[in-house]
Amino acid sequence: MGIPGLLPQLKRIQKQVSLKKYMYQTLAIDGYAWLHRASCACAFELVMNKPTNKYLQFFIKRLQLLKRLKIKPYIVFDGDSLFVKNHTETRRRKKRLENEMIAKKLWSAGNRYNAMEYFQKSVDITPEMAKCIIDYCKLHSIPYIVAPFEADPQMVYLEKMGLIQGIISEDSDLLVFGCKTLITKLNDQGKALEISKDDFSALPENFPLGELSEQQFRNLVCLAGCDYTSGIWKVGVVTAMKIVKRYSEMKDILIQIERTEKLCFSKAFKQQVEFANYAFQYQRVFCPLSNQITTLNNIPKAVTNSHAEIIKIMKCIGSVVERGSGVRKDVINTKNIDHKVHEMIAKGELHPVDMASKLINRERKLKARKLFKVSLLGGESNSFNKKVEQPLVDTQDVLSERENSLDNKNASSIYMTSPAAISGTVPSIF
DNA sequence: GGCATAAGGTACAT
DNA sequence: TCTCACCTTATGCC
Repeated sequence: MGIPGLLPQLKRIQKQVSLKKYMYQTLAIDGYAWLHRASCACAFELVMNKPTNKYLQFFIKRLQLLKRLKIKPYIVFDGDSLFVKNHTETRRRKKRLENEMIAKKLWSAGNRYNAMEYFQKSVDITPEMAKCIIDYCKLHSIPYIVAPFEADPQMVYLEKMGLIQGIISEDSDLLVFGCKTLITKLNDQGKALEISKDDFSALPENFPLGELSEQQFRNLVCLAGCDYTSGIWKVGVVTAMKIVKRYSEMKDILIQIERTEKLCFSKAFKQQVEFANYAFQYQRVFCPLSNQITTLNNIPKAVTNSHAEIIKIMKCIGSVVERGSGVRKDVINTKNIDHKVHEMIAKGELHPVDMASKLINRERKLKARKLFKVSLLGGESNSFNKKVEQPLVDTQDVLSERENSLDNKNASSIYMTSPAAISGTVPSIF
């Protein structure tokens, strides 16, 4: 995940800060990163499909910290996975399943201590878990958004639009997407490390990131390896820096590498680099001001004139639902996108992967299933209908313990965003 | 000696 | 059916 070895190179410009610095400001939060950290504490329940409120409590604890510091959170969740990342996703899924099998074997053999380790490695963070957090956010008027695809470009878009003043995440990819202020290593005391893009120029000579253009930076991470490319064997960020400083064009870099015998790259690499460049620049995001799907950066006019290139771009930035047909495809013209469907995905009402079914809170789903089983096992003859039709109090009763300490009135006044107060143009493909 | 890569510990909560 | 691990240290290569 991210760019291996990049953050250590940026140590010189990492500033230790207290989040107090951001008082009265809004910070984006990578929702899946927090979910993932929280999942350690309830790995067994998550894998075995048992109800748990621990991951929600992790969020509540952290949100309370932000509230004490008078910082407005804006939680951003991942949506669907990108076509260009499919190979990494399938690999991860396979690994998770392997770990799950080991965990269950150890568990049934009575080796519960060791089983837990594998349960933690086999946890799958799902949109249904995100929905559990979303229900809490709704209850407390905390702004949130489900990105159409990755949370990273979505958060950078929010920053670009002036809706947030910094991004809390551990992912170094954000810098490649163009994040200005990255806040990492946040602890329970509100201390964190801040990395500002403006400080790149202060980096030492062996890693002069400030001297690179954005394109050169993208080339660097493609060579060293990122979420979209496998990288080149024996090339880390430092070697990649030397290469991009020497040849500014990727095609020259690849020609040189092919000439030397020391380095080599796979057939797929060239295409990975092309895809990565598109995904880093033009990935689809949702604009909460216009309530429409757009792209992180505008696709330049010169590019849109080339039909072949625009087709390729569409493949890399994520397919969307077409207006009228309701079919999911690579829609070129923004006007032909079903923005209403995507608005419902952004609000967590529709499932971000199938883009059709209703997204249901994990805990609510499990509760409904349990009630269903109880009725099947011979409760009262009409108990099923009676129980299922009742509104299920999901997060609310799960939360009851901590709830009292949160002041609802204040929450809603602090957390409301005012889109009218934000000016700026909304980029679109055409 | 600098760099890339592999391996092992820790995370989370109570 | 449906989405993320990270950091430090050790080792080995050029």
